[in-house]
This record gives sequence, C-alpha cells and structure tokens, in this order.
Amino acid sequence: MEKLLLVEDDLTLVRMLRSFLEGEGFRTTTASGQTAAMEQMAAAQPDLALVDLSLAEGNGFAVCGEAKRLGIPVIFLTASGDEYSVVAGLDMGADDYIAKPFRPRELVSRIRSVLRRTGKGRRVVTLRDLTVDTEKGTVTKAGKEVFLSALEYRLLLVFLNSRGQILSRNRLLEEIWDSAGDFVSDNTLTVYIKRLRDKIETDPAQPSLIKTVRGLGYRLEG
Amino acid sequence: MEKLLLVEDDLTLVRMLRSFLEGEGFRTTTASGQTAAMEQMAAAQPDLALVDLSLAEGNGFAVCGEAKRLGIPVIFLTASGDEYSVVAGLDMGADDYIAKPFRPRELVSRIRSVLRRTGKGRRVVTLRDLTVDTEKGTVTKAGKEVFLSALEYRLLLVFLNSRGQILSRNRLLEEIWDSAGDFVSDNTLTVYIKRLRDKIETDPAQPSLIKTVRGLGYRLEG
DNA sequence: TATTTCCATTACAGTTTTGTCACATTCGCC
DNA sequence: GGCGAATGTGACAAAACTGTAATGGAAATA
Repeated sequence: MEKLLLVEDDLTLVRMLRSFLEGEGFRTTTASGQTAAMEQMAAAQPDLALVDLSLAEGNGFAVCGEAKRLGIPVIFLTASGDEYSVVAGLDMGADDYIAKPFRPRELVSRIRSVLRRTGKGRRVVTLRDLTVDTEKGTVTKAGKEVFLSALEYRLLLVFLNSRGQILSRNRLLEEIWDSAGDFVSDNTLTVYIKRLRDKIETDPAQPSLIKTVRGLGYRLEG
Repeated sequence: MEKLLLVEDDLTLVRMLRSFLEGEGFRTTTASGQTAAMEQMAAAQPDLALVDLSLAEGNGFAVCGEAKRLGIPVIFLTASGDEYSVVAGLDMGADDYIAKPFRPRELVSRIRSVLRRTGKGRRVVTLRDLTVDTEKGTVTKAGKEVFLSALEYRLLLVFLNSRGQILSRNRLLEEIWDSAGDFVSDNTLTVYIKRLRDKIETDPAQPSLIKTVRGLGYRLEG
C-alpha cells in the first residue's frame, strides 16, 4: 500500500485529506512545516509527497527540492491563480500540481497517475482475468498464481509490450533467443507458444489471448 | 531534438502552437483527426503527443489509448471545467493535461516536465554495473546477460523494490514463497541468497550489492 | 481434390531449477 | 579464548525447464 506524506499547515484540510485518502487505500503521514517535512521524508520514506507551497513555517520549494533529492515524487498544492509558483514548481522537477480549491476525486486521479509514472505504484498489466505484475515478476490467472518459467515469462512480456500487434516468428525468436533462430530451431517457438497458452489461456484448445495469424506470426489480443 | 505530435482540429490554434513550440526548440507534426493522428503516431514516432480531447473527427480518448499502446506519452488539452474528461483521461494513463485556455509558457513547462520524467521510456533499473530490465525480464551484469531462474529473479525484484532497506528473512520468505516459511525451510532462503549473489555479485565472496545485516536480514545497497 | 506449407501436439532426453540436508564458517557476547 | 546463534557452503535427489524430433492436422493454393 502506497504511503503519502502530506505537508500542509491548515489542520482542517489535513484532517479532511487524511481521512479521505485513507479511505482511498493510501497510508498517510503528515507534517505541518518545513523542518518536520524533511524529517518525515527521511524517516517515513513516503512514496509520494503532497506539498503545500504556501507554508507558514519554512518554504514549500525547499521541501520540494529535498524530496527530489531523495527521489520522492512531488505533487504540490497551490493557491489558484498563482501562476508563478506553478511554473517554478514544475521547472524544479515537481511531478504535478493541483490548484486549490480542488476536488478530492481529481487529487486521487493525479496521485495515482504520478505513482504509476514514477514507478512507485505497482506496475501491473491486466488483460481479462490475466494479471502480470512486472514489479513482483508474478502472473495471475483468474486470481490464482500461475508459475511461468523464465523463458515463458519473457515471451509473455514481449507480447504484452506489443499488445495487439502481430509479432512474426522471427521477431519473437530474436527477442527471446537473440540470434535470429540461428541456434534454436523454429519449432522451439511453436512449442513455447503452446506451453504459454496451456498456462494462461482459459481454453488452450481455442486460444483467445494469443491468436495465431497464419503466415505472419502471433498476436496478443488487447 | 524532441518531436511533438499535435492532435487538434482548430487550425488557428494549431498554427499558433506550432510556431510557438518550434520557437521553443521542438519539432512538430500535426494531425487534425483521429485517423490522421493514429497514422502519424505510427509513422512519425513522436516523443510526446498533445491531444485535444474534443476532436470533431473521431475520439480523443481513442487517440490517447493508441498512444499509450505505442508507449508515447500524452498530454491532453481539454475545455476548462470539463472535470469528467480530466479524470477519465488521467485514469486511462495520460501523463498530464492542461485546460484551455492555457498560457503557452505553462504548456512548455509541462511538456518539458513530462519529457524529463518519461525520458527513458523503458523500465530499467541500474545499480553499478547491474541492469534489470523489467520490461524484458532480463538482467545484465557488466554488459553481459546473466540468466536468473524465476525465483532468483523475483528475489532480486523484491530487493530492488526496497533498495537500501533491510528486509528480514521472514519478509523475504513471505514475498517469494507466500506462506511465511510454513512450507519451505528457512535455510532455503539462505541458499537462494547465495545463488543470487553468485550470479550478480562481482565478488560473491565479498558481497557488495546484497549485504548481510546480521540478526535483521539483508539489504540491497542503493 | 491433391498438394504443399504452416502450425499444433506429443514424446523424450539432457540440463537446470528447486528444496533440503549436513557441515563449515563467521559473528557477537560471556 | 570459548560458546552459541546466525549465516554460508557444497552436495544431493526430485521436479521442472529446455530444446529437438517425429507425427498429426488445418489452411491456402493449385
């Protein structure tokens, strides 16, 4: 579960945000000034910091800078119309901003979006009832983990990275075995396709995920 | 020099944006409808797409989706106050948005910000001479590929996702084998640590990547 | 329909992975 | 130093992975 740090000195807002965000499934810690914020960042190691630029104690920009130094993504909050701060904040590497007053729903969208981009969020790809967590290296089918061998997993990743596109047999051979089929036989790929299908297709006899495109290759639906 | 694709059907706006962005040092191509946009994305392979959500010909969301599929970052333009589109757009993976009317200066800030973030494109983690490409599922040591078994790879991912933190033996057992060591013996982990070290450490006898923290667990330096 | 080509399937042997054991080594502490 | 606990190492069978071959079947083409 992702941990957020709220740097904000308006206590009412902090309380509201906190309960709202925790309802959305985040863990939260808070700090009301620059000093506390910097300590929290080192101690709690949050996945993302929400920083109000207009802090009473200290400077929001300094907090942003420290967060950047620690590799923590930042979304800053700013008074609406404060164009200068927005530009300055984005230029100094902040990941996003949201102007007050904001709608909680949009804030969550932005948080998720930033977490996704910066890699703090889980990198999960879902296709029907198939889930691939590239951050854990696991694959799940209809909620149950399926165990793929190293090569089967890499083959699946190749498909996922070109979802919907036809991948030629040669292309797949190159991606998995480097050398364009110089060392492994062409049929090897066919066998791996079958093995992968046997593990991830609902009905391996009638594949709905990995389609054969005769004469051209294979395509992962998506 | 980065190449931008403008998907926008207001010709006046296109011309203004184009000359402004080119003045800022970007190359630009344009498309005024969904069909043209999709073609351009495949053909011109832009580094970023600016997509107006309210296209006359076609659907801005579809264009966003296609861009995501091709791995092209997206900033979308939206009529101000169109809250639904904003949330939907961010949720579908767009990298940022800007509401019309916007100030050109802020647009450039956001473009640079997104380009900076997405700069690499590929999900690669590097630690000294060790490289893990989670998008391909491969691991490289000093430029040479090392072949990890499925479990070794997952163990490495666990470390990478908590770089610098001490991970207890139990935590690692849980992450890899689910059940907290109920089924596999505690020593199994020790053995896997060794196997992983043998494959990724420069000098496995004196590990510099995966450190032992006696009594507490292990830590991946970072 | 006959033929060819491409793909699917099954079977199999060599190799690697996986989990455990027994034993060695190192570390912290008295 | 000596002791006990924690960690490292080498070896081992069972299981899984990997690549190939042989065979069967489906789709395009004539």
